[in-house]
Amino acid sequence: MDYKELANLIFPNAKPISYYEDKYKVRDLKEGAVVSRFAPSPTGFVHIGGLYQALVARLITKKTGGVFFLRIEDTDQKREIENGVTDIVNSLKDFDMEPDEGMFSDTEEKGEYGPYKQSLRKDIYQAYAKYMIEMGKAYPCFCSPEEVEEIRKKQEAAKLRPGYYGVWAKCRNLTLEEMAEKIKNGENYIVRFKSPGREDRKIKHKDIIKGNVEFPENDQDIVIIKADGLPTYHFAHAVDDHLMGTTHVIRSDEWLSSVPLHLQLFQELGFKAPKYAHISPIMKNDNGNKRKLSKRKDPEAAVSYYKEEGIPAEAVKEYLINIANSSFENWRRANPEKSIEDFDFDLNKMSVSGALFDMVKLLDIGKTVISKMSAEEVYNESIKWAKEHDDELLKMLEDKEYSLKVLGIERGNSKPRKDISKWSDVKDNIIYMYKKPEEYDFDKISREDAKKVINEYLKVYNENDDKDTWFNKIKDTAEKCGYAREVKEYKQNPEKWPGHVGDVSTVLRVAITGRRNTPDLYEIINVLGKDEVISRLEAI
RNA sequence: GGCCCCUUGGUCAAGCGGUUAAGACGCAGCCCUCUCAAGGCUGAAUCAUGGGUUCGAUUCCCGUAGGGGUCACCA
Repeated sequence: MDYKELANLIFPNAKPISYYEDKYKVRDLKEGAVVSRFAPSPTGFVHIGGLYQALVARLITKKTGGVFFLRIEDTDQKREIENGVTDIVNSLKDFDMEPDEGMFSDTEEKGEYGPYKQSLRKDIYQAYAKYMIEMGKAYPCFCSPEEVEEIRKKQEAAKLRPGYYGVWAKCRNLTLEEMAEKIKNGENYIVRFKSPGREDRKIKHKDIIKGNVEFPENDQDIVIIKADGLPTYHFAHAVDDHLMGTTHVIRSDEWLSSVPLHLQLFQELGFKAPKYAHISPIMKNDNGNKRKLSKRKDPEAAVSYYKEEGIPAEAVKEYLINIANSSFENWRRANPEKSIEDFDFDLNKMSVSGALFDMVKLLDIGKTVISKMSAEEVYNESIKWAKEHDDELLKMLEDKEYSLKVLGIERGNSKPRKDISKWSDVKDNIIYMYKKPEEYDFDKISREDAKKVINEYLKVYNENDDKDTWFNKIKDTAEKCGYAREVKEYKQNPEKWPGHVGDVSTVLRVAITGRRNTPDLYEIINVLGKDEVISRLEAI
């Protein structure tokens, strides 16, 4: 019995790895092109941190003329949910971040390096596992989960490092004959990596984000093929990223401590290791403690939350890029119209520690993003959001021509309004343009005085007035009713008048909109139109 | 607990041995103004801590504290 025979006994039908090495050609890309990926489990749920990683990976591949692909890591079948992949694909689509290759629904994919769903790559992993066994770098392990658990308990009791390594790795020292016999007897087994590492030796690794880190070598004989025949994450990572030509592995920093293992795996498989960039997670302040945004506790952890709230995808992306490279902010101010893909993104400049999520700042970015949109864009986005979340708003927007005018108030000029940070703000922002006021609060002016002002104004109102004429008439009205014509005059002698033009405009504003604070009254009046303005004024 | 990483205003952060320690969000005030949102200006607010090294440490080294990650047939 030799390694080769043992390998054949375990994986009789696996192809030689040369088959796959030939099948998946080295990518023909220009020097410096980055190939990276987003590799989630098919839970359907996309965490904001996942989107962050995907965004970073995509930016760097776009910048270098590389490839960004989507691989589904479904080797743990417990995690899988129906339509999980499609949900993930749609989430990426919502953010305009479709991958260049990989899965694009639960069953469809594109690209030359597939399958992009790990469960469909079982044969490939087994071929490489067989290769490892042939080389004596992997072996079958017959320990049951219970036995492994017992070993761990013993180690714990003895205050030793837990795990399957060294003298604790019982099956590592079985003879080939013993292994073959157990297999022939039908004993259950898994396949373990035979680690050549020693815990008392250090390895150095230079992470693109974390910088130089030093770890003890890995000496754990980790499982590479599970009882269900599928690989563990570690093994799949090595095989897939080798075959798919990944140059940069961009992933959450919870993987940093697995780097010694992964490097060893690449080494023993004879693969060139990729570069690693371990991203710090996005955190939240929870009673003074920092913790990762949690799927269970924090609604804002799910990317679907932003869509529901109507926060523009563009704003979420800008916010995230800002966390990644804070120089983005200055660049954006200098280049307000450019696409974020033109930003010279730099992986090296990413922060080593995790940032606290700041919703206030996100909303501020949302305001700026929306202020730059045309009325037409705001209209389309509002309708899209309203269709799913707000029937009343949808109804308001039915009259497109009128709504475009409403949304165009103080928009499209060099100093556009900045008062909408998310689509769910729109309704409250414009509702008075669709509904007559139900109650009035004229502040310090009595209802009687208000009526007097309105009557005087009604006498001079002309829908064709230009803005100056219009405002002069307001001033005239103020004077007639005994108010100061100019605010400045009033401020010099406040005892001389009961109020000033501003107060008069407030009366009109409240009478017309029901609100004391609105955008430019002149524009509002013009958009409402003569009949509606008169009708609203007369209603008092 | 072992191993690893991190620590600049309330938050995101520039900085990389000599700086009045940028900028943004938020906050306060003022200006502009028919109100509001903006915009402009001004302001309050930061180098966790103790030792070194150095003519000089936010910056380099060591310790301490605090925070985070990881120790699965899960990813």
